[in-house]
Amino acid sequence: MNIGQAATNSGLATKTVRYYEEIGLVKPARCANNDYRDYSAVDVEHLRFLQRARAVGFSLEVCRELLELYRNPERRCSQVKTLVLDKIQQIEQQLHQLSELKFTLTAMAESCPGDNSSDCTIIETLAKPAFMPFTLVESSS
Amino acid sequence: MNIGQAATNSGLATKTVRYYEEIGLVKPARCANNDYRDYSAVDVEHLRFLQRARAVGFSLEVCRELLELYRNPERRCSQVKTLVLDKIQQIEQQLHQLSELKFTLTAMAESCPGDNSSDCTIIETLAKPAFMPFTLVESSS
DNA sequence: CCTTGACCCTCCCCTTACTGGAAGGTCTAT
DNA sequence: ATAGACCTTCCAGTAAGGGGAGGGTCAAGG
Repeated sequence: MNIGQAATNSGLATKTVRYYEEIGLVKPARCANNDYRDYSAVDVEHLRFLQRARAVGFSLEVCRELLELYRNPERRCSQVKTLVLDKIQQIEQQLHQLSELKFTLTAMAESCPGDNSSDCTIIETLAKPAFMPFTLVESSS
Repeated sequence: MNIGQAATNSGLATKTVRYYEEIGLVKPARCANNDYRDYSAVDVEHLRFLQRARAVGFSLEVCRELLELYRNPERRCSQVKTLVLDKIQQIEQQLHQLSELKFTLTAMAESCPGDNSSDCTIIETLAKPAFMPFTLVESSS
């Protein structure tokens, strides 16, 4: 199967499929006469696996681990679950940080009339924290 | 003031301060004899402004706009507020997407025993969506 | 006067996960 | 034969800096 068809069948872009080969995730055979990539059904299965793992937010490094576990019949279920639980924890941290940012920004917006004058409490807040009527939460990402 | 002191006073890394000059945000004078950067008090004020704007999550492109509004006495408060409200909306979208990912991952983790066997519902879910006992939410970021 | 350590300079490569494009080869149909 | 849709490799770019090489400068101590 050519790369275009493999991409369509896995829900990825052809560029992405080539990239996954470049970083060693899914290595297709090559057609002897024209050097086109030739994807097997198993290759496409792996590509689809990667597409779904990415869709639920895993980084490519973790996707690589997941794919190795997928391929490995000796895997232990607990290894997989650990990766998922780690990801959940990471998402919870992000949710927490974003909530704090939203809180800060909302307080800024509410303190600001948003009219045609040049006096702006938002600008003042960003310029001089002494003017801050609330705690400015710093993102640690 | 040398760059190290300016960085300390603004809460940024020296690398970051040089980078902000490179992309045209804060352009210091140069010391004539040794070509060292020479930051004025106003420069440092602007750097600190950027540090705070970044800390509440604005991209550097928006930071650039905010800094221009900060410098411009003709600004209208409403222009600033618009940027903040846009950012809040963007954060709400991210929160929504992360919540969905968390929901999906949590469902995956709960369906998985996490034991020493190689049978893993998580892997199966990623491999074949027919096995999915829940809706797989795709991130559109 | 010399040296040492803390600064400073520019330049280049690295990160994540791709995307876009250029230049060129191949395949299929008309 | 040729047009259009494929395919190939390679290069450059994204956001926001970080790390480090190689080299110049400055201030203090011996």
